[in-house]
Parts: sequence; C-alpha cells; structure tokens
Amino acid sequence: MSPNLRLYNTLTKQKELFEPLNPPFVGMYVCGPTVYGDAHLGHARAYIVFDVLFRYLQSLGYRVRYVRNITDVGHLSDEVAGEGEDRIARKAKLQQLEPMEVAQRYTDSFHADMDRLNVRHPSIEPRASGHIPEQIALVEAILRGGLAYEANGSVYFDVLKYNEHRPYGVLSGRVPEDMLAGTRDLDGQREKRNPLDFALWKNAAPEHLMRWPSPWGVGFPGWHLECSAMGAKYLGNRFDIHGGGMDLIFPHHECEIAQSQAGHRTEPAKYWLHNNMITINGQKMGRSLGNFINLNAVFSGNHALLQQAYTPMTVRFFVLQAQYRSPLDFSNEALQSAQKGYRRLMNGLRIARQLAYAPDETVAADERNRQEVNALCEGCTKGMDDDLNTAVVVANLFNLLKKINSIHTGGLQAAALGEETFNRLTTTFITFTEEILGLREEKSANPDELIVSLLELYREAKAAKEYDKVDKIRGYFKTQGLVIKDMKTGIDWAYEEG
RNA sequence: GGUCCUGUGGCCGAGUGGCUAGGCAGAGGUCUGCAAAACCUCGUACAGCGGUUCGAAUCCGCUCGGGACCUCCA
Repeated sequence: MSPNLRLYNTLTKQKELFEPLNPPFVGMYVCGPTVYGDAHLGHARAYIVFDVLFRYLQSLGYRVRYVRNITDVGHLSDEVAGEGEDRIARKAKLQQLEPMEVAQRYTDSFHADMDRLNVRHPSIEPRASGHIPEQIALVEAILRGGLAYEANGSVYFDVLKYNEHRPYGVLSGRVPEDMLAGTRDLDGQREKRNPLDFALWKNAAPEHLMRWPSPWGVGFPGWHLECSAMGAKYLGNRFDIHGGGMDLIFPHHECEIAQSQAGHRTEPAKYWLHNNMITINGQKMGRSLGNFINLNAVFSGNHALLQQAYTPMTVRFFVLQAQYRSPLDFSNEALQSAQKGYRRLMNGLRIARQLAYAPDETVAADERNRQEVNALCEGCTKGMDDDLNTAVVVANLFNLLKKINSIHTGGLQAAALGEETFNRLTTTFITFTEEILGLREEKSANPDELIVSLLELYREAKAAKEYDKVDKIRGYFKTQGLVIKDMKTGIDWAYEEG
C-alpha cells in the first residue's frame, strides 16, 4: 500500500493524502449510467478514470469493493397514455416496449461498450429498481428525523430545516440564501414548502410507467435517493470514495450528502472525486445539447463529426493522456494522434515481453542510463500518486519505451543497466501499461504462427537478395496493418502506426 | 444574475516560482537494396497589460477570450 497517494477531494477543494477508513479495505461508489440511451464518450471518460483508480488501488494492495449502480428507474412515461384515442389503437401489451425492456437493452449495450474499453467490472452493480424497499426505508428514516414532509403522496426533503443544523451546499460551495434568489418556478413546485426542496419519493402520475407501492401511495423514488440507499447497503453508512462526473456535484451529490446525513447520521463519503467533461469544439457534450457521440458510433466511424472509426483502446488512450480533472476536447486530429501513440506503446509492450536479460561481463555499466531508467520508473508511481496524473504516467512510459526500443535494436545493452534495473524497466513498463492504465493489444486476426513463418520467408528472400519477393511480403503485411522491422539485431514485425 | 474553472509551441496535453514533460505533425541525421520501424538532434511555447520577486508560464490585480454548474446529465 502506498502511503503517498494523494487525491483531490471536492469536499475540501484540495489534494489530500488517501487514508482509508478501514485499511486494507476500501469502499468506492461511483454513479453509474442512467440506462435510457447508449453510452457516449463522456461515459467512457468517467468509467475509464474510475477504472484506473480501481486498478491502482488494487495494485497498491488494497482490497477494494467497487460499487457502480445502474439507474433504471428513470422518468420514462407513456407518451401516448395521455392522448385518449391513440391509446385505444394499442392492441396488445406485447406490442409496447416494457420500461424494463428498454433498461435491459441499454444496460447490455453499456456493458458491451465497457468491456470493449477494457473497463473492469465493478464488485457490485446494483440496480435502483431492485432496491425500492431500501429506498423507502431511507425515506422513512428521514421522515422520522423530521427533515422531510409528505405532500400529495410525495415526500420532499426539507432543505432549509436541514440547513439549520448542517450546512447544505458544502460540496458545491453554494449557500441556500443565494440559490433562493435565482430560483425559477418549475411545475410541480407547488407542493414544496421551498423551491430548494427535492423529492425523496414522488407520486406517480397515471402516465408514469415505473411505479411501486409505498406508505405514501403508488410512486417512484426521488432522483438522488438510490445512491444513498445502495451505497449504505453495500459499503456502510460511511465509506471511502464517492465518484462521478463534475456535472453531478450539484444537485445530485449535494442532495446525497444531505439525505445520507439526515437518514444515516453521517456524511456518506470521505473523499469525493469528480472527473471533468469531454467537450466537442470546446462545448460540453450532452444529450440535451444534441452534440453527443455514442461509443458505438466512435467504434464504427458512423457519425457526421467523425472522419474515421476509432478503436476502443484508442479512446482509452486518448482519455488517459489527460489528467481526469482537466477538460478534454474531442477532435479527429486528437484521436488520430492518440491512435498512433497507442500503437507505438503496444509495439513496445510486445518488445518488452520478449526481451530477456543477457549477462555480459564485457559490457561496461552505463550509470547514466541506469539512473534515467530508475527515475522514469519512479515517475510512473509519482504520477499516479499525484491525483492520478495519467498524463505524466504516459509521458514516463514513452520515455521508458525509448530505452526498451534501444535495447531491442541494439543501441543499448541490457547488461549495461544491470539485471535489477533491466527487470525494473520491463516490469514497470508492462505493469503500468497493462494493469494500471488498462491498455491492451487489439490483435488483428492473424495467427501469430503465420506471421512468424512469413517473417522466416522474408529473411530467406532477403538473404538471397530476392527483392521482388521481399517487397511482396512487405506488401502483404501492410494489408494486414502490420509492418516489418529490419534491424541489425534481427527481423520483427510491428503494428503500423499510421 | 449567482458560484466556480480555464486560456501552454502547428494540433492535443503535463507542469504551477529557477532545473528537457510527453504524444501527433514538421526538419535534419544514423541504419538500410529501397523502405519501414527504431534511435539521436532540432522548435526555445506559456492570451494581453501591469505588479510582487534576485528570478514568473507558475503568485497578485486588471482586461480580453473559452467553459461548467445553478434543470435530467459522466
């Protein structure tokens, strides 16, 4: 376990040393997707970032329980229910899409996208719809504490009353009085005692499709409730890390803190982490703005803003080239450069795996390179420890890659580094690339054996100076997205970076 | 309007008081049948204007630009 991991805590607005409440255990909750649409680039960033945190904590030796929910109690409503005549036109129940059918479909596609992005499965992935009793119990607890009230079958959280004892707005830096000044009148506000109050339980209108019985009538849980209920159920009332996108800070996480405090008598999380948004042409990407790019569009290239398809690992690498709290702007140019960089790294991974240390008494020790390698290895850890600065990690990996390539092509002797440093070089490179950043090879269909035998033919043709044959083999490799590398030390192949 | 973030070389993107980030693109070189790959070298960037300081991209102020949240949102 690293005593040096520092994470930026939105609650305190500074980087803090990470000290789990109950080491070696770590409880981490991340707000999952609302499954009423396909996952887009923004989801990719959030879940890749927290996947890297999950991986890093594990690699440090912590026993992490990672909970990431599925929100499937959205506000799906039957659009035709309100229009009498159309309603009659419906013939059979089976012709209609069940709300759970919609949720299932998008849950499946979300999982498929995450798998392609090599995002590890969370330890528990609870669904809001499967935790209605827990949510009702939490509402009851808050009611008992006098910090909520019932109105027309709905239950609202009493923000001002809560604020008398505990400051509401600690996470987002808001003050209730200031917010009251700028509130607008939205429909459904009549029942609330105060515009800032938010729903814990909502009475279901007739056209609302998802509904459950409750002590207050038939309805559905409020928008923020599920996370409080499920986080507490699986991680305890107080746990280590709560994460999500920056856009969730207010109101979602702010309400969660208030609810949990009211219902569980403690602040839910010690560290609040928030990733920044992905922007397109400098503007936030979002469903409501209509400028979002779904992941399946990215992977297929089927979108007006995309000049080509980009592989899942290209996207992952693109995301990790930036620090998670910085905004990240999408562009074809940026993705294309990420694609090349990613492939370069993968070529290095293959080489690092096949390099073997060869002791050689005649090779003089190269102290300068040895020190450089050690500093670069430390740089990887330091980068991660400094609030998951994956951009710094990637920079260090590329510098390590130069050493690996130099050894591979004969410019640097492994023996000159000494066995210990050499092993550290290859191990660090492989571990950080694969295990921590979670980048893996996207293999082409070619069986490795075919490549090996073709390379043997290439070598023979070359020795015989049959250049027609040589060029032909090279041409074939190119059609497979591969290139042949001629080096003093031998012949090898690599992924074409272009 | 309120709260907050941000502006780095052709592009992306770290750094945040003095010491080469890195990737992509570009230039030159080594290697090579020609290439490719790889390696080496190169750009001397920090929105503008003031200020603090021996010294600022890095701190402070102002100006200009961009963005987020205040409503479901990763």
